[in-house]
Amino acid sequence: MNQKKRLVPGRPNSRDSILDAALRVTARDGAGNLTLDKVAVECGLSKGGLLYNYPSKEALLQAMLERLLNQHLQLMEEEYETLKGQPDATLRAFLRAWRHDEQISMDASLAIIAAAAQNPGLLQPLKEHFRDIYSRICRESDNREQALMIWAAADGLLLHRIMDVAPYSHEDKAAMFDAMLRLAGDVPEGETVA
Amino acid sequence: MNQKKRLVPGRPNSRDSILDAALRVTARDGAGNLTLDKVAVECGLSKGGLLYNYPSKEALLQAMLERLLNQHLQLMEEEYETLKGQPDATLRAFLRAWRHDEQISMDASLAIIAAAAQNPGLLQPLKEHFRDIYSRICRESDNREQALMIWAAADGLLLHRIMDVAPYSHEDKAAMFDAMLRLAGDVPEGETVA
DNA sequence: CTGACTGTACCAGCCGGTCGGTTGCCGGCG
DNA sequence: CGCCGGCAACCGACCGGCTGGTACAGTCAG
Repeated sequence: MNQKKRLVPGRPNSRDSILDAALRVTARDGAGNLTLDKVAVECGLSKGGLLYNYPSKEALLQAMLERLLNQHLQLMEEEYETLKGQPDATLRAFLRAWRHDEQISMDASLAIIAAAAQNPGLLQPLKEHFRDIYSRICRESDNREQALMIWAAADGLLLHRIMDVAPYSHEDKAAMFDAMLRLAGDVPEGETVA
Repeated sequence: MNQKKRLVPGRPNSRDSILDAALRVTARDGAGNLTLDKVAVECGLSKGGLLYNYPSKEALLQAMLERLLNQHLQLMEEEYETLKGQPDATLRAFLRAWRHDEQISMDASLAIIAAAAQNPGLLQPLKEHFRDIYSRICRESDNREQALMIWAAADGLLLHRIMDVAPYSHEDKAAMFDAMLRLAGDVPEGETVA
């Protein structure tokens, strides 16, 4: 009846598009209204098909979280490579990663909220991720409180965005990121501090 | 059969205890698992009694949000009175208010998450609150980006706490708040900057 | 033929909300 | 004083729709 995907021999392709669909539903209807039926419809799949790929809602949420965490982690590590050895390398990598992939950061937050709403226990991996970043930031900085504050500020901007309560413009937000990077000792190429 | 309240002539008392119960359920089970039945049990009321006080789940969520918003606003304005006219008065009042009522900040975040999960539209009043604070902070500061960053950092700490992913100790958190206050030009009585 | 995958009918439990009581307090009235 | 009617607060059985999950009969590439 409706068009199908059938692009692949193996199984690798549906799973990602399911996660994308889940993200879209979450963004549209709110984390508390994420249902398997909606996800199935959203990605043009039957519910059975969905549950074949992810045997339960919890598995789906876990996969959402895991994928986004990995994406962000990879982005961050790429930045980190160029900064290794410099002061506040992790913090600066973290900021840069978020600054230039707004989409991932948005998706990640949605996934996090959806997971937390369903079952707070799902946030365990996230917790470990945070602990890891935290200890790296502390270790690399000789101004611990300030570094941690900058880190928190990035998450605050994220919170505003998830809740859709941010009262500032994109330019303001970019300016804040710049201020944060500068405070962290980062001069984002070709810029001079006045 | 079971004990009753019957403390009051009018009607004013149940409503608050219902909101408290709703907050406890949210904290225990996650925002997505907040149900009217659970709230009713939690506050020792029947479902009918609950719905007598708040005619729908949405009304309840709205009331949660409203009460917490008002509490925080009042705390903030009290601090603001002592700072009026000084630079960054709003920002500093905001930080002080949150720093010394952790309970309200925690409850507020839970209420916000619960409301957002159910129906993102409920966040409208919150949005206006944010817009208000934002414009005040901008107006009062001669270092706009920094002031906004500090503000965002406070919300970031809050996010960590809601999600229960904060990897730092209470002392670290207090130290961060102090660093933020200091950056905002606030010297919290009897302290000297080194 | 096979096995990875899909579509659909169905189910049991839960959830928000309704509704017809019941309880206990109060003021009035003879 | 005792009885009555009214009323706010509350109770809990019930309902219909939705949700997560299952069963199973296909479908199609290799």
